[in-house]
Amino acid sequence: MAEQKLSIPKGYRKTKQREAILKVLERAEYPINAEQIFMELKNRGIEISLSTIYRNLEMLTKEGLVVKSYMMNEDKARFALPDKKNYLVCEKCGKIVIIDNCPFDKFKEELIEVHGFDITGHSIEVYGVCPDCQKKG
Amino acid sequence: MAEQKLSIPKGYRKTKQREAILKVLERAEYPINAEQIFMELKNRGIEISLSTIYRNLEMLTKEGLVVKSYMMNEDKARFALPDKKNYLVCEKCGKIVIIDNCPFDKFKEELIEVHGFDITGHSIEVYGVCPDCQKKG
DNA sequence: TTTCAAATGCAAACCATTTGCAAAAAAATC
DNA sequence: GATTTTTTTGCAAATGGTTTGCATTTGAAA
Repeated sequence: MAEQKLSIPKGYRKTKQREAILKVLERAEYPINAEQIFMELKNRGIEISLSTIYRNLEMLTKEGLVVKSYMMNEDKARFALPDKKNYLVCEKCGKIVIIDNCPFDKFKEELIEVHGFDITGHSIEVYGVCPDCQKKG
Repeated sequence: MAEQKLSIPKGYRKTKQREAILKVLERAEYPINAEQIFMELKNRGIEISLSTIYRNLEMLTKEGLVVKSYMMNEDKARFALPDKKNYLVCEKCGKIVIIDNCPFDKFKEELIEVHGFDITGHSIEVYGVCPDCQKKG
């Protein structure tokens, strides 16, 4: 998984908080929530407030740079770069693995044909048990 | 889409509220939220409280009879029978269309092979523009 | 019919997220 | 580079969907 490079969209100012949030999202290996971004930045000694994080996440989502999603049995929103929006979740340990080369396109055509929708995006979440947890039990 | 018949799981009592909730979920054509269930029952003259609805939805979800999901740009959870968990959403008018015969199985094998997960479930959300909205421009 | 655990309703509590507003920081203008 | 203008931030308070405590009601077993 190559680390995708993000930049602040046109029309928005460059602030250290904004840049720090983008960096965390770039480095994240899977969708993370606002609190996690907050803690990550705190650990790096970067001062920021939760409301700033929320406001920026909203902006980035609206601009299409970031995708918001919810996971089973979780009440908080997670955010990730678009290339990390399809993933597998282990029901036992919670491990998250991104689906690269999402095979969605293979049946996209079929969906268009059957329902007539002009498809602009999708999100796939798959649950199961990861190899490690299979061994353990 | 055949209307799937639900019954109260073993070990739980039969109450009029519980049965009413199940009936609403059976008849729903796509995932609905707690408030919608509440209004639907109120319209039918059935007395029930929101907390009872939430408690039952939690139970049904835990028992696997119902699937919880979140939609883009919405802050409320939706619930539906498992056969209605994969759907298309129109970005313009909000129309929701269930994906029958989900083509997921076609690439399930591929996912198992690549990631080694023992897959137990999945959820697919597709965004786009429905035929009606395409005509309108 | 009695008994007892489960289910309900209500109001209060929770908690992730949003919002109002004044202060701080960017970018634009002079 | 100083000044002006507009955006962004932080804080605290508000919001709103969801959860919870508790007294009461109800279902079903005895």
